[in-house]
Amino acid sequence: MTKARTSQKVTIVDIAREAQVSTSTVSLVLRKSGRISAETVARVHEVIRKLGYTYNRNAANLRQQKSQLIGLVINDIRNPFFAEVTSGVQQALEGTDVMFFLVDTKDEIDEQDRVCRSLREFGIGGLVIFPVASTRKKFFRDLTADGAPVCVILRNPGDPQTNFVGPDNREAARLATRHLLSLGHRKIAYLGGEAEGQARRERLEGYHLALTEAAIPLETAVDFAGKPDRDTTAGLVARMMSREDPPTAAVCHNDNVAISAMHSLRAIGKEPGRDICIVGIDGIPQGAEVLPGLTTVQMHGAEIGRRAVQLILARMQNPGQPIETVTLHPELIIRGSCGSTAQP
Amino acid sequence: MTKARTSQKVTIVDIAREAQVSTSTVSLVLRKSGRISAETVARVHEVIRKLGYTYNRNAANLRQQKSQLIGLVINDIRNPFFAEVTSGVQQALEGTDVMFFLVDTKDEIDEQDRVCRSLREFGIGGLVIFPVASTRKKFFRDLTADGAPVCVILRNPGDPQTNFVGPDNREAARLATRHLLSLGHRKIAYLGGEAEGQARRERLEGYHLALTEAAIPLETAVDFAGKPDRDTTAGLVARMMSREDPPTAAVCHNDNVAISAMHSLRAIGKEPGRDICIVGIDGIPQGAEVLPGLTTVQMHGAEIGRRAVQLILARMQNPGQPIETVTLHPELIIRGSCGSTAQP
DNA sequence: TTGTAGGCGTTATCAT
DNA sequence: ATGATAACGCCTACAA
Repeated sequence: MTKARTSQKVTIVDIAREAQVSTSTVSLVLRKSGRISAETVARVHEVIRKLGYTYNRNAANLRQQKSQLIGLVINDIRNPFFAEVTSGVQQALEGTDVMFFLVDTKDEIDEQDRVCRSLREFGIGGLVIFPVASTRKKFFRDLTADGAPVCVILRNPGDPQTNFVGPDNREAARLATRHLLSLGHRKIAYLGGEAEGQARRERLEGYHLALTEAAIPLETAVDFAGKPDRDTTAGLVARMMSREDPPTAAVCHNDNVAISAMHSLRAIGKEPGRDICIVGIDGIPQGAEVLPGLTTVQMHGAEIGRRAVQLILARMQNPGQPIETVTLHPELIIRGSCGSTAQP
Repeated sequence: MTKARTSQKVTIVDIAREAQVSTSTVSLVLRKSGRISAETVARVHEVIRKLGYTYNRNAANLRQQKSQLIGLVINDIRNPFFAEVTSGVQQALEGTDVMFFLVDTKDEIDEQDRVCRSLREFGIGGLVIFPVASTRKKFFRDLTADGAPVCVILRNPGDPQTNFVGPDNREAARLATRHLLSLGHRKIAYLGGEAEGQARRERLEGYHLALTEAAIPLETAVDFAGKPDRDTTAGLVARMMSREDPPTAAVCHNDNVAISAMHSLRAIGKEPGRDICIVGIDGIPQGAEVLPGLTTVQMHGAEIGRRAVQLILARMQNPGQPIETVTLHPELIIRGSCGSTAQP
């Protein structure tokens, strides 16, 4: 041993020396090129094991000008719906050696700028993003600019240049409303959602559509907007129930709102599923845990994450793919909050 | 412009040329060394903006032999308690330029091996890990081997060589049990938790301790083990309530079990908070959303994530720090599931 | 205060 | 089927 190696990390150079081959050979073996003789491959692997070598992706990424990394930009991981999406991302990445960064925008546009810049510095090879509401189209173009595939989820920028995966919001609310109509309800409210939100606009549309289809005049429709937190929702519920002719059922903007609403209703002596019927939208697991179980529309959060990643991975291998818009169709899940016979 | 630059990425070399300085100057500016004249700094920044430069952390990491990356290894992000932990990690990382990888072990030791190896290839500078139950001590030593600080959370390996942040499980169950005792209960069960789990052992200990302190013979104590899913819990509840002298209250292994238990109790005609009292452990937000509200013991999930990261960051700057064990003290949160006057 | 030059570990190109 | 060698973009002595 002529060189005094001071307990450094072992690199392919070390492997090459010990295995009596060149670094290129080692590299070829590592990347399973297939054009190295079986016995050399075996010997190299032997040495790798003996020396405890760890592949250095930083070096590889630098050299190859690309990386096995993607970014997942969301709002808040504590929101169970995003936990579902994140879980779907995980699943789609399983078996690949691609890892992902999870970053949180807190729905602030400056944060979104910051984290996206940060992700670019790390040289991500792909990005899945739930954009802040006020995001401008230019932003998506800039993201796409450096070549890495981008997939927007849930909030459709409506830009033919960007990939998108999301649920059909209109259809979801329509399904929910129809379900209530089929149960005989005629005074149905729409509860919750940020006043200016795109999702709310789309869902409201579906709600109106269902009413119209049932020949119910839109004059009788009524909706209440508000942040999806518990206190705000309690206020909306109070307003809703103190109308002179209160609704007998409500489509809630999402499951969290629905759960809070059920809570608030009980607090004022109305039993959800009996005195008033509630339908949520999202399909988070917690909907199955409350009592009565929440009838809701499954938006397939995990599937959205999976599809987005599949789309990204496909483009990482073949950048030539055409732009896609994937719309996932929602599904009604009947539990007890509409007083149906379904249990619980 | 003598060199034809073929729409390549812009590097510090480009910046240096354009700003009429050397690359080291640019580097110094980027790293805010402070020893570059204000006007040079301004000029460099100007050019950076003009050329649209993006810092390449891969290159920097490779050169510096370290990275601004940490790994967060957990079980399942859909578990709201881990969502809390993850959120705490996010928060602690805010303002630094450190990013994190989120990986999922599914509580399988092979997966844990795989993901940790993968993280090493990416050259993470720190690791926060919720280890799979069957993890051996050697595993932690190996993790620490390549120099990056490691912080184990929630499951204490009891190894003086590894940093640990976690709650006091024994104290948590003791608090829960004491609360029920103070309400006059004498027949209290312990419900749920994987039979061989460490957390269960510790919590059971606290439960027993509280009973003993109240001079209640341990012969009357009774516990039911089982996976924390809804069906299993329903079975446990059924067994519990069909005893000849059923308990009047139960300490649940965690909040999910508690929520499922409340569900199951109602299904057999027992009203939680009236016919039987329930206390959970964890303090996930969902406990506040059920009805009656879940009395529980707050384990400070987010704080655990924050502390773990703080510990990691401190060591990334100063590797010499001594090993720490941080124990977070649990806190009783009284809601309605024990029928107390607290609302709801 | 700023410049020069070598190297971090890997891969790609071109030989052999 | 292998080997030699020059990058990839940045940082850090060391020099000036």
